[in-house]
Amino acid sequence: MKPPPAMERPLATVDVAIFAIVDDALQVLLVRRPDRAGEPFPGCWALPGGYINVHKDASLEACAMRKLREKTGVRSPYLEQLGSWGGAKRDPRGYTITCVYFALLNVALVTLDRGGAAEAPAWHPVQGDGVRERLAFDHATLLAAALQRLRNKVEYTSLPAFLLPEHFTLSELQSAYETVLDRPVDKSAFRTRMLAADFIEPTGEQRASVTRPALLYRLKVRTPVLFPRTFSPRGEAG
Amino acid sequence: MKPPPAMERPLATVDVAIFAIVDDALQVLLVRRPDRAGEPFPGCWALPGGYINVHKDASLEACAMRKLREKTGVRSPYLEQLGSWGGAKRDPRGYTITCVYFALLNVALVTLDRGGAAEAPAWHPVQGDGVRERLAFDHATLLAAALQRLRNKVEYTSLPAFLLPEHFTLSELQSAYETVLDRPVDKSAFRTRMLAADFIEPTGEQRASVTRPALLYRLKVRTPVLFPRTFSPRGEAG
DNA sequence: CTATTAAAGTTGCATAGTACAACCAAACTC
DNA sequence: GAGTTTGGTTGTACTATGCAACTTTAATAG
Repeated sequence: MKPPPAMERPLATVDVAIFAIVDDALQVLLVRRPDRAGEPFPGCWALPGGYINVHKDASLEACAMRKLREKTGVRSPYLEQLGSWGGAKRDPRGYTITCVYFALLNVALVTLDRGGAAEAPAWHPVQGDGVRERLAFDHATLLAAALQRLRNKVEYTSLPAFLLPEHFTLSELQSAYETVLDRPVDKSAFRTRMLAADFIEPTGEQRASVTRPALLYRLKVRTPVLFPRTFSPRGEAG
Repeated sequence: MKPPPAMERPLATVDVAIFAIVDDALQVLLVRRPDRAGEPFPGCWALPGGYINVHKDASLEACAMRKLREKTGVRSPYLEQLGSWGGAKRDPRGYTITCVYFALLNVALVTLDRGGAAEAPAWHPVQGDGVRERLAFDHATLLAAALQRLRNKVEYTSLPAFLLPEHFTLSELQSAYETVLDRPVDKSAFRTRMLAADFIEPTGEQRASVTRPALLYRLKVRTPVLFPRTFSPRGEAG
């Protein structure tokens, strides 16, 4: 089978759903579509992304990392491929394929790209399956898929640890779980599980506080850990 | 940002890792690369796949379904997107992106495409993370990823049910789990879990046998079910 | 017609990891 | 030093499991 002629090749892009906890809420980084004539969805909010550059991007992940770095300055986030979407009607400019990644990072490491003020990225609080604003293209679908994957994985992995600074307390870690899951988690079972999983270690330091100081921990491994069970309150599925 | 010129667009393909249980073993369907001059990896085994046709393929999943149907004749397999791989060095013909799906189906439904005898698809037993034969392109990597995802999900989902015929016994279902996981599973806990999950129902019939006949079941839902725990023998992680 | 066999299906018990709730401990404020 | 707030622990009940032994049901052999 011969490769299709150049004009019949789909356009290929990469989009990234970048999540962080900002002001105690799960937020996603969005950029504004350019307002120029000829651009689809002018002025609309969208996930950061763009065309794959066959010269610069050695791989899809490298492309996603590049776009993330351009918008946030962060170099070592948690980055996972979410999936790909393709079709003739996603973009008025023609048949496109987008490969979507989702990233988790600590907001303190971010320096938002203030290059083009009009298109500048901004954090948007997650509300249910998306954000308040209407998104360009099918990005609402992509974001919903990212949120579903995130929440699902948080039930049985250590992913929320990647939303925290390098050193954190167990209470802060629990709070990150609760923020993403949008429900309380039992303190005792939580601590038992986290310590038994052996993916964090005490730094020896304590976090100063107006009340009792808490032990600080750091990640022992940079890859997420899988737990053999989900958290599931008595009333729920299972 | 303008779309890159046509010549700078990556080639986009879809590949499918099709699994079935054949002769009590997990097997994957492979095709031979054409033996013509100018074709990369001539005569080599590869995952079924090919270029996305921007006129015929309304979506990536439709494209994967089309390729699966062409090779097996099966119309309603379990089909899940695995992920995408891209880069300049995957294919000597240039920068390519492939979107990989994996499928589970009952081998009895398959009529292998015997069109071009030389390129005819054939089942290959899975050995460890791949197959005995050397595969074209980076398909060994893709297959290994598919196997890892499959085995991982089998620990906590009802996926193996999609490898069975429409009616099956609990022992056959357990056997499917054991074939994919390549380890025995406890009968008592297995049955408790399957029945508690409420995704199968008795047909009322029995499977004739030389020993005690077994009750037959069928799927109540076509979508896979998630269990809140993994199966994990006493010695293992967790 | 009974004994044998083999797979189907059940029962019993110990254990691990919660869910839930109550409790103790450490620092600060006043 | 009493009160407050958050960190951290302890105790009990419960549930799904891992493991093993057991009973049931049919076909078959003698």
